[in-house]
Amino acid sequence: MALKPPSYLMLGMLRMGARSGYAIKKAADVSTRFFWPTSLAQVYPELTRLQRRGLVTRSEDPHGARARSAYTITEQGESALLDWLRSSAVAPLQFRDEGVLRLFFADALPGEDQLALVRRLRERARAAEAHMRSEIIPIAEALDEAGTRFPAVVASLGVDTYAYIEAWLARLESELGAGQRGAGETVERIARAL
Amino acid sequence: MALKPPSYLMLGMLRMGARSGYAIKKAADVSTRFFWPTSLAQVYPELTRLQRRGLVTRSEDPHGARARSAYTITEQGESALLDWLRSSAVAPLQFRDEGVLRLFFADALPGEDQLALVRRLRERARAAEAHMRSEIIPIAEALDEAGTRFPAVVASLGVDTYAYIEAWLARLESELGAGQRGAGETVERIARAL
DNA sequence: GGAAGCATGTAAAGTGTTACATGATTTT
DNA sequence: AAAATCATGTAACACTTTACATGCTTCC
Repeated sequence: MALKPPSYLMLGMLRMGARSGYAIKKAADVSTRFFWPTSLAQVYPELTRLQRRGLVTRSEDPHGARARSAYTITEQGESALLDWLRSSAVAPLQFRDEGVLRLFFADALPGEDQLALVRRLRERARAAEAHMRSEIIPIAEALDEAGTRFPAVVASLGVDTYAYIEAWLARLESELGAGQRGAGETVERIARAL
Repeated sequence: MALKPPSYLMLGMLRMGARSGYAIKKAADVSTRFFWPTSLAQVYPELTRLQRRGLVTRSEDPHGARARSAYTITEQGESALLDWLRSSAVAPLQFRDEGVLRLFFADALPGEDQLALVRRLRERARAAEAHMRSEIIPIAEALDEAGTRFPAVVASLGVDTYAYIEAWLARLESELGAGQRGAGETVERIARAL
């Protein structure tokens, strides 16, 4: 069976210097979390599978009386990772977001509740941007200075995109707040203004 | 047990005029697909669950010899939908995308392959934008003229966001293509230019 | 000494996708 | 007459999350 994105996440993190399952999870929480969240309950069984396939090796690495497994990516693992990075098939761009789904059905609400919903979504985008800026960007920049540049590229893309969405929603909010105009007009006005 | 987003998708689509499970799936494919994809194998059992809870009613609506079930949203269903739309808890903004995950690990690749990857991601953003513009926007605009405005709002947000991402990647591409500069410099240059 | 964090895992439940299966109607 | 599309569903599998369970080490 083919490897899936979570498998490559493990391989990539090991390649970047993570050694334990726990460390992989920690690293994911401050880096890939916004575009590929992971839970510990996924990490451990996946590492075992990768070991069985010979893509990683495992060794005992106890810390005092506390047991710990250290994992290393093998040559096979590294070439699997590279093949994936180079492969031409990219899954189509799509995401799943409850907030946008609500916005889609917002016609069912009276005007004031529509406005409240847009405000909430905007606040959420702002919070996501702020979190990335303070928690993720500094770590990515430190990596960048050490010669690993793409985590910073991805973090910047994320922050900039969230900022863009927040600005878009801010404009929608002021259009909605300004009173009841034709909706087509609203959308065109936002598009022109950006 | 609480209703989940897919349940509200069904309720919302019924409220907007869809009558059969098949029609809900069709409608989702040309509207919510980019931020909440659905499969038929989800639709039918979910409609049955909603019926058991009294949020929708089902009636036989055969077309010739072909069996067909017609569903209608009940008052209870409608108020469940409105409660959800009005509730203050919004799931945190996050998505899951294999393409961005690859970009994150792109340091493992030689320069030319990095460039090829960025090109692929950019092409994918362009394709998603073009698809939305030609297939989804016209339908949303027709709805808009009939007085249902938010599908058009969401479609515009999607198209504009994809366009923004494509422009961002185009700039990254030209920075990478221009030769090997410091990565921090690259990211800052893009941020300034946008 | 207690709290916080390190570290590893299992079990259960829920969610979602793909493939399978069937057959009618409409369009070319 | 064939192909496309309408229409409904089931079964198997894959994937994820949440909760449970355990116990060590480090810091205050």
